Amino acid sequence: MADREGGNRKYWLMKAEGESRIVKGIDVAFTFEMLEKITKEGKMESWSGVRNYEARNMIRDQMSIGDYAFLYCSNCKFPHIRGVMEICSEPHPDDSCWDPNDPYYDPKSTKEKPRWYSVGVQSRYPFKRPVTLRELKMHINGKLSHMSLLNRARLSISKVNKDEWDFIHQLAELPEPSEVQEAREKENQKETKKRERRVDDDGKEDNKQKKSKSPYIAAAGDDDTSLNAIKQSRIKECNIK
DNA sequence: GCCAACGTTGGC
DNA sequence: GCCAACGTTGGC
Repeated sequence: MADREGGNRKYWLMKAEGESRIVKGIDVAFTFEMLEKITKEGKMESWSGVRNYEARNMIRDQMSIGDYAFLYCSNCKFPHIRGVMEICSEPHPDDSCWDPNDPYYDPKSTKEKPRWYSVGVQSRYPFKRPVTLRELKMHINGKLSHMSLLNRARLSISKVNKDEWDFIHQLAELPEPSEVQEAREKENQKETKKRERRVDDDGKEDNKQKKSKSPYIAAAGDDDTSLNAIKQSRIKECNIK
């Protein structure tokens, strides 16, 4: 792919749920680690399930191959940006809406008149450290005062301008602000206590709780088993060299 | 688990 | 095309 740095590359922020949530028997969580695995296998992820018109319009009318996007992790203890991915297919009708078993099935979208659109994505690089929403909000009166994520909290796809893009990269290179770090440690302690209490209640060790917890993502979804079980159907072969 | 914010639906 | 009712998102 031609390097589009400094050219007409556009920048985006795309939200995915970090914590397991079962819809119609399917876990809708999707993490950067899952995308890295898919990418390593030479495949791409179809970014399906966007069911909001404004977000749809951005995908359908503005996204193009070579654009970059932050993968934002929502619905978890510490919502955050974990890394960067690249748009690697042209926008196309989202085929998840024709499948009655899909969590995002929409009978009103037809093949003749598709209502929803999707693009293929691959991971490019993780941040040196995750940048939390809490940290981004510290700049709401400064460099990030126009950022859609902060002003239009419910939009699942949003544009990021080049200044914001660069600024957030700079944040990721610096140590995490102590304020944010402390808040996360406090949250972790709470979690640990909860777990201990559960063990006490059971009267014995609960082995099911041994899963290592990321401070950012409170639930599973990043191990092989769940990845295979959950995502196989949505992974597309990647035809990019 | 709660609930504020806000997007969508549908009656008129 | 207004707007009340309803449904969803997502941070906390």
